[in-house]
Amino acid sequence: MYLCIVKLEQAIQSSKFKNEVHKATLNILYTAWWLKTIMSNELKEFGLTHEQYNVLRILKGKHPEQVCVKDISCRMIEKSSNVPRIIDRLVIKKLVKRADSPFDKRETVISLTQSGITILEVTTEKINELMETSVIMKSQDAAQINMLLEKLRGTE
Amino acid sequence: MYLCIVKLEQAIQSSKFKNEVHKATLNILYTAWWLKTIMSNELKEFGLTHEQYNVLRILKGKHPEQVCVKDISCRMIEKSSNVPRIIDRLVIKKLVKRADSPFDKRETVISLTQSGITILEVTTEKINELMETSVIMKSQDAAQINMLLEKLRGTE
DNA sequence: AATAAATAGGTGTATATACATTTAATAGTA
DNA sequence: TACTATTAAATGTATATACACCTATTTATT
Repeated sequence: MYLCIVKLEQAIQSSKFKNEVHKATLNILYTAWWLKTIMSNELKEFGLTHEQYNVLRILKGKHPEQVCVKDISCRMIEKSSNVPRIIDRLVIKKLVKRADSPFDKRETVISLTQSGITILEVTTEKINELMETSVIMKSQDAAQINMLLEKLRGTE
Repeated sequence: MYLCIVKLEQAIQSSKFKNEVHKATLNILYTAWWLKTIMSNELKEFGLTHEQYNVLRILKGKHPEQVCVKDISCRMIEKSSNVPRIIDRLVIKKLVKRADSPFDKRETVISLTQSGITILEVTTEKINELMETSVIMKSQDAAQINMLLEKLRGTE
């Protein structure tokens, strides 16, 4: 696959954009795919998918607290992720464990196992290194991107 | 679903970012999901998925030429899309047709049907309207985003 | 020409997305 | 209290992603 391609025009073999805004939407979609792909390549050797990693990260943020499925869902980057099934796979790999909530019997609460913590430390280290080397972005540029993306999603 | 949420911190219920660059990567991933979601909502009433729409757009760009599966694949925003199966669904809906290539018997060439052209005109109109109203971006900001995203993917 | 290597497209499988439905439990209301 | 509405999680289905593998055909090499 062609992950070294820089220009959008080359990446999607097209230069017919309606305008700069149209090009920007395609560029955002392509860059997100590019980011997910390079991250997934790194996670692959640990048998983790990008989404499983996202769930583990969310659990880490609350550790050693248990987190219910709903709270994990609303912290996911992709809101329509089907969290119960992602957890199924993490349970099989013994990276997280399910338990009944003592407060609300409808809830299932999830927490990291020791293996989950360990794999997360190693993979996070790897992902951070990857970001250092593959994502060329000065802090100021990143802040600019953050501002522009939040502006474009705004509806006020 | 909470598509009106603007700030990333609210969207993913977290404000623990390693740095601005880390936040920017999450912001790009979230914005891509947000864009795909609002576009898919619009396409749904025509029974099209975002990826099917992408294939139709690529065919439109070459129409009335026929395009082989490989050429469609390398023009897709998400490179790992399984194009033969997306085409399967478009064929069932009679929006595209398959034919054997006269030059290379390994190739299948795809082209839009009249219904394909019609549905594409209507949906593109809808998507353009949506972009006008939902994506708040001045041409200059868009150009800035394009520059920054291409810079961050760069490896030279 | 015969064989090997490369290529195009299709197929199989595991995982994920998007969305609807189901079940159990809780909260709210007459 | 009884009934209704809401909520949490799980489950079912169609589509898509990611990746491996297969088959037919073409290209390259000997």
